[in-house]
Amino acid sequence: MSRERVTVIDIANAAGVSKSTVSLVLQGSSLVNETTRAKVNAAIRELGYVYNRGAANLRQANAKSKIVGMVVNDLTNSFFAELAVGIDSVMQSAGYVQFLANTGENIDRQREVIASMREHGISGLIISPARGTEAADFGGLANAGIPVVLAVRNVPGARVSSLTSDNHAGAAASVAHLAKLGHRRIAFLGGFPDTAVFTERFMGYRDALFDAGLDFDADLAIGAAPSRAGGVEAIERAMRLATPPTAAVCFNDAVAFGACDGLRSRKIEPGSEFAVVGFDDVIEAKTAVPALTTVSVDPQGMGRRAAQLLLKQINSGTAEPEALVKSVRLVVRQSCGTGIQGGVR
Amino acid sequence: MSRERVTVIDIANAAGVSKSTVSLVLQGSSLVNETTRAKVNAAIRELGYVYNRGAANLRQANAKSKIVGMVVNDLTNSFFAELAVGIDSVMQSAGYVQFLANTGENIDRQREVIASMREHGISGLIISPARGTEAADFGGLANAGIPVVLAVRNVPGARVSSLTSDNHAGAAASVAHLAKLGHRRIAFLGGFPDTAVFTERFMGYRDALFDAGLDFDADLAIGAAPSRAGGVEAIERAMRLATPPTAAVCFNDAVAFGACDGLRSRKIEPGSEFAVVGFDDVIEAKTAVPALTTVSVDPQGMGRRAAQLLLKQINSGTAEPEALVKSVRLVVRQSCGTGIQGGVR
DNA sequence: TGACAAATTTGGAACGTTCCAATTATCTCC
DNA sequence: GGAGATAATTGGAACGTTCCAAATTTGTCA
Repeated sequence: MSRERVTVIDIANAAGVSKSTVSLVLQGSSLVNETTRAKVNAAIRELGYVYNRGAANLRQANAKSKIVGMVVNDLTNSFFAELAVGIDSVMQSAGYVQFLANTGENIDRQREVIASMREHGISGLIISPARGTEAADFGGLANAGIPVVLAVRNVPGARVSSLTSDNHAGAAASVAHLAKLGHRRIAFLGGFPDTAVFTERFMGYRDALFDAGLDFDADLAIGAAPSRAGGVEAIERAMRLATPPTAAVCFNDAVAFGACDGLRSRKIEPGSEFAVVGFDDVIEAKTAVPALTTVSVDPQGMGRRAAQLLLKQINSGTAEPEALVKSVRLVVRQSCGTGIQGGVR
Repeated sequence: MSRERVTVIDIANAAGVSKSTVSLVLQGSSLVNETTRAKVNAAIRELGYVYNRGAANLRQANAKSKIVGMVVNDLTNSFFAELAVGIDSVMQSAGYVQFLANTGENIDRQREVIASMREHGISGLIISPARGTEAADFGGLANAGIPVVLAVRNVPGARVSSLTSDNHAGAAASVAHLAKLGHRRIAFLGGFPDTAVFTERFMGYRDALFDAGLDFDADLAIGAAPSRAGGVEAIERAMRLATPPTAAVCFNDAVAFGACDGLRSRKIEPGSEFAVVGFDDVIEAKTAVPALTTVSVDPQGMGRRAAQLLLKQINSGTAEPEALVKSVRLVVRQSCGTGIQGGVR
């Protein structure tokens, strides 16, 4: 079974040339004669040779490996799965292969996998950092000149590139839309206050309330896990208030779906009787009933863009950090209804 | 920025020992004196040394790399994302790092990524193969003695291990449960007939109809994309039949959710007025409204098991293929109602 | 045909590690 | 204090590739 490894020397012997010539063929050099090239390629097929990138990479110590790392905080969240797919598609086309690690918000795991990936010779890293990640966690990479792109979540003080979405503008657009529909009591549901993403969306919500001439009521800002279950919990709390809201801007789509579930179990129909807006535009948002009004972030597109940014940095060699903010778009569907006048039956 | 690489020789010089000693320290050998070890470790920290696994692996050509490959056909499907997370957790704990590639059912991409991973020296591969994968696609790996585990989908004739779930039993259990609730017209919705998974589930459906003394009606078997949109489409077609079904077994949860959406837009309440059963038990099944009755496959558990199987094969060296079938469990929730008598209002 | 240029091919060193056999330092015990 | 054993350390070869400078072959032209 596990036969001896076929090396470039075996090919050389079989084809009756030197290993240098074989190497030249492997690199597609134009220096080698067509007939020799054919002979060598035949031998390669014949013997089932497999190129050893590890060895190649060892020799050309200056050159970069065709490996990048990808670290995400929660792959079970389909937002990040889509992000990964976007990255994957660009990296595959560029001839890269990628390590993937899921940290599950565990900082120690994150440190370990980054270290492990470094030992394996990644030439770049895209990471959606776990909560509590510090700038120092990228110190080693930055120091070695390995470019890092922070995706989705930023880390204050880190001297690396980042690609985030315009959370402030997205939340503000949601509030503005709801206000225009006539809502005066708009809740903000879900999310943990210790992340930059939360802060940005929440600030967008507050600022837009102000711009619309509405008061901010702290009771209407209800933190909860950024999950479907968290959404159920948050809407429950909101509807038990003395004067409950008539609309909610949710931290993300999962929370929004949870809010819809919670409303239904209270016999309130989301969309017609209560307006719900999400954030992220996950794939199910379009087909859900009611279809979810949400802020479209296009995670696949974001992944592609993060990958392109990383490739640019890898190729340029200069690791000049760059901070990109991806613009965002409110997609109006059924879940926010058509206005408070028509909505209340 | 990108300073010179620190090697084991630099450490040796800094610590005043030979590179061999440093190597010994790196491997945690008990042959080295405690004080020397401390000196070396200090130098390692001091200089920011990073172990080069590529070089190490090149030397010990017999030994295996700590890298495995993971190839999935559709990472945007949360079933596979969960599978990946399960694999990841076991592999991380075992000190492995994994390549991930998403094929999107594209066979050529799949071939490319497998080849690329091989060049990078994986010591094992877990793959949920794209539609149309042939046994020959694993020939190279098998030949080189690199173990392969097929997850979720099997490939006929492939001399590699596999881990599938008991699709036949799962579908049969769903039908049996619905029959016991009094349903006589049970549809089978969604899925493409050219996969083994489809065949198994469909056969389970047919066989269980027979066991329950019900007729098989070809009109009630409606193929469609295994997605939420496919579910909407399938249920539409089903409800336009002269005598529509009162219950549906769906190819997977995505189809089931789509079916619920489709029912709602026809003002039929899934759960109370129409029974829907899914397959997979994705994470949202529990929190959806109505909570989805489905066949639990526990994709994370499946991923963990696939990873363990692969590790076993890597360590044993003998690549004796093994075919595991993971048992499966019907989780009864609200979406299948409580019986046809109470259900029809 | 001889001389020179261009095209092609080649051996050996190097990359950063591990392994082996061999060397050197340290103990132990009488 | 010295022999023998044990503990600790070490130089060099090897892994599979690429790169360099040099060697060889082929082609061109007077």
